[in-house]
Amino acid sequence: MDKTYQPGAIEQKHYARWEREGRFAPQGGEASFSIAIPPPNVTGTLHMGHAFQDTIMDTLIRYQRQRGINTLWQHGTDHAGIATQMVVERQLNAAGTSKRDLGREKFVERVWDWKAASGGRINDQLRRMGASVDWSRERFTMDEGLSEAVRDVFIQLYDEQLIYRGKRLVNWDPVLLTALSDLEVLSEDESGHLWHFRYPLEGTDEHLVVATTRPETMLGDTAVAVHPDDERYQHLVGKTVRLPIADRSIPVIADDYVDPEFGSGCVKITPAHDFNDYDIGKRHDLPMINVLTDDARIGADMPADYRGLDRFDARKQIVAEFEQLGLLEKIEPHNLKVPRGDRSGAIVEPYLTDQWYVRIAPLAEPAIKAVEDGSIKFVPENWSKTYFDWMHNIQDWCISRQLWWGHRIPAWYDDQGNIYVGRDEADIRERHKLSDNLVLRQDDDVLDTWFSSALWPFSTLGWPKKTPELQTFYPTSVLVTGFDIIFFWVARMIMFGLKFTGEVPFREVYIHGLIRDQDGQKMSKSKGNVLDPIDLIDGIDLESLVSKRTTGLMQPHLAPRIEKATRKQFADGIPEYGTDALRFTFASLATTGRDIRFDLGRIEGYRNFCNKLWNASRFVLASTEEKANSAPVDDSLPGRWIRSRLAHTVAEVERQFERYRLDLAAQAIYEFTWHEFCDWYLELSKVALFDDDPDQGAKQATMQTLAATLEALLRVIHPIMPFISEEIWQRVAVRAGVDGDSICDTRWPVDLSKHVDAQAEADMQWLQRFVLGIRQIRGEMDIAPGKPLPVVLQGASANDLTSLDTHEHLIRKMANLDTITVLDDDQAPPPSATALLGDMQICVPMAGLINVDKERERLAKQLNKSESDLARTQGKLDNPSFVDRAPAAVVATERQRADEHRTQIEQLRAQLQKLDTMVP
RNA sequence: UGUCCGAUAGCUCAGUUGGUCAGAGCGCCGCUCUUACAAAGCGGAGGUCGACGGUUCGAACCCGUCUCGGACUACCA
Repeated sequence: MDKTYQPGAIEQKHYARWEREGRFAPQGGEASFSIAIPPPNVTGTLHMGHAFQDTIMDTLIRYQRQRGINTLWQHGTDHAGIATQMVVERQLNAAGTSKRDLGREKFVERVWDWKAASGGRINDQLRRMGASVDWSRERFTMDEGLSEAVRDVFIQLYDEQLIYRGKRLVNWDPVLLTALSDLEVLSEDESGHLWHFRYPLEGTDEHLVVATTRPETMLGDTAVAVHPDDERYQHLVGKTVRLPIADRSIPVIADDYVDPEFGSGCVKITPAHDFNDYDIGKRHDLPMINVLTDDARIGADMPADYRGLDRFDARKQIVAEFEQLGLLEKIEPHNLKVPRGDRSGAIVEPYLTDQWYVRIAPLAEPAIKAVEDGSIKFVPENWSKTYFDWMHNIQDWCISRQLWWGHRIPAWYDDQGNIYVGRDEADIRERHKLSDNLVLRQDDDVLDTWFSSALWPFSTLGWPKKTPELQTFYPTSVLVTGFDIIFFWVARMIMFGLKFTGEVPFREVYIHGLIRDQDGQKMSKSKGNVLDPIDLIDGIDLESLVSKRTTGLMQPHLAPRIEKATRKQFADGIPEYGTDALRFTFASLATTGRDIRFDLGRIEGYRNFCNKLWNASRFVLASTEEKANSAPVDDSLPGRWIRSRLAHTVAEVERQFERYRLDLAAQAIYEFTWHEFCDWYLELSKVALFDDDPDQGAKQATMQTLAATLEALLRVIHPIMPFISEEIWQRVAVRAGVDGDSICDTRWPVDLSKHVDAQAEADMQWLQRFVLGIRQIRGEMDIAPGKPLPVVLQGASANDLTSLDTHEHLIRKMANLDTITVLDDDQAPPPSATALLGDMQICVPMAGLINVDKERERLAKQLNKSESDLARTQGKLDNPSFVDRAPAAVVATERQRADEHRTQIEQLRAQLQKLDTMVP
């Protein structure tokens, strides 16, 4: 083995072999465990969020697989309608052509080509992460099988009148020229203006003042509304105003939607361009006048001066015209929420169109109940509130998109506009007994990507066919995802899962936090703070990192600032940390439901942890024999102790995995590996291994314990760090007498409880305290670790003496001692620095080693601590109501604690006194 | 607008039936190249657990109020 850990040298070969050998396919017992991957965009690349999420899922999957559970991690990718279409469109535009030039069929072909060309990238990156997905079952949302599931679902919902087509106001993206669902619209605070317009009252010289943030929509006003109780305007209700420019008469109506306090208390009503106005229009049976074209220009039936103008140019011109007409009252600055398409960034326009909708309330009801009754549990639980909030106020879901890439809506129209829904044209003709010469035209629209995503947990398993996979792995065990798609995806899977399978799609929803940068900022290309997981694995030089972060920016002017920040933070680029270190970092940071600041210090620390494990393994390999020896059971204290600690650790890791506390599992592993196995056991083992006059039996037994402990530890580490554990396991397994081809399916260590050994732990604690006492003196007196120290013991009990007798060789080695002298009670120790172990004093004679003042200071500090500890404890005991009302066990513990402190104080005082008698 | 989350060591964070719970890692300060590991070893310093009340024998933990962050959601034209 190399002297230092080199992740690049070991990782990929193991993955290739695992995949070749089909180790990720389901296998194992009756019980099953399954996770459906949140399908990444087929043409996307792996970002930190994916890497984090994949680490969590892979850890859970590998753990269950090792436990002998029949395990499936269902992989696949999403066609990601808008996102993918946009990428290909951009390519076409760059090549001087366009989607319209190509036509629908050719364009869709181009997208498939792009998918074929780039769709493998995310998969390769998943492999780099060590993700043990079952590649043989990979699916794509536009596969034939999944598409069939989509059609079936659409048809059934339509037949049950849970899908309908209707003309309503939708969120319209005038750049992408498609409808969007509410969820795809992001509203941001932006500063704008409030324009106050005068609308002349017909038949008088008076006018009403209306305030608007969108002057251009006034062309579509069909009423002015006031509050019914607003005394200022009551007399005007029922009158009409003359709408300037448009030159139409519109009524003044009363509606209690109007807030009399805001603006002038009069609201212009534009039902075709505002959601609230739309509702008011419905209530008052107002006409709906569409002002805009689909690309947000003023429409053909608008006043001639405005036709074809962009909406913002029209706005300027309308304001100018009002001013000219003397009808502009005033302009105020005003902050408002501006709705933008989440993909295009364009300001979304409420727009009247024909779209397809899912009638959602009947589906939501059972989905709410499933979470209420615990059929589905959120982890952490409080996310269920977010879920309920949305579900209780859920709106019908607009599912049609005016795109070409996606599942085409399985609806056809005849010349009369009748709608026929079915699998295909033939199916429809048959179902509706249509004559062959009736011309049918399929709906041009495709379905919202999330429609197919909603079926993911069962469509990937073969639904609507009743496949064995569906039988075995549905419902899936847990969904691992981010809070950002609870509405987009989680809720819809629950609704559709219940509707079409009669069962929940998953039993638990583990919601993880967002990966942010070291300052808590969201990672984004435009901020230039994105970290690529692959760069953390392989490392990257500064120049490449800078160029990666500054090319392809939407706002190129940000490049210099990004470059500067990057050069400052990564002066030496990013070193190679390896997948295992990255995964361990993610696991360590995976506290539930909290965003994560990704700190490079952490990954470096865990890379060092890998190195520690690596070197410990080198030691074990160098110290043991190539084949497991048939040693007697290792009944030495270190052997019994490390087995006991391992048993505790395994139990703890299991417990934490079960409750998704990967951070605590990782911590338990780290603590055991570094601070128990390496710091103590390996050092203790050297006594038996390197003794000049070795007890061969003990030596063999120690070798066996070394190999066996490391081997078991590797199995516990494997779910989080699959590569390094496999690499070492391949070498160490045979020394531990364990068979198998790969650690992947070597069983999790089960039931080590028989190794729990309280006596060994107590004895070991005595030994550790002894050694720590010496080390503390050595450390604080700045005595070189290499210098052996003489030690004198006083006040040793019979137990102490027995322990000393048994473990002297261990203590001598761990504390680097020279002589150990036991004094009788009547013998006085020489002037010394002292450590206390129960009633025993461990004295290091001063003779040239110890500085009296320093020792006095050191003891005084300890005394101080003990005194304040005693004061606190005694304070409790002096409180009658504590003694009365606290449980007896608690009181007893406090009493004992007080006694211990008193003894300690007594001894420290005596020790200090002795120092005082000395000449400094 | 409503909901939710967070505030613990210089930094990033654990602390889930309230009874050594005041912790870990990194960073920092000493001493060491001791035969697996300087990506290391050994020792050390460092916090009135955001503020104020309350419940309790006992509160980082439970309740209330407040301050400061953050997220989601709705919205006044």
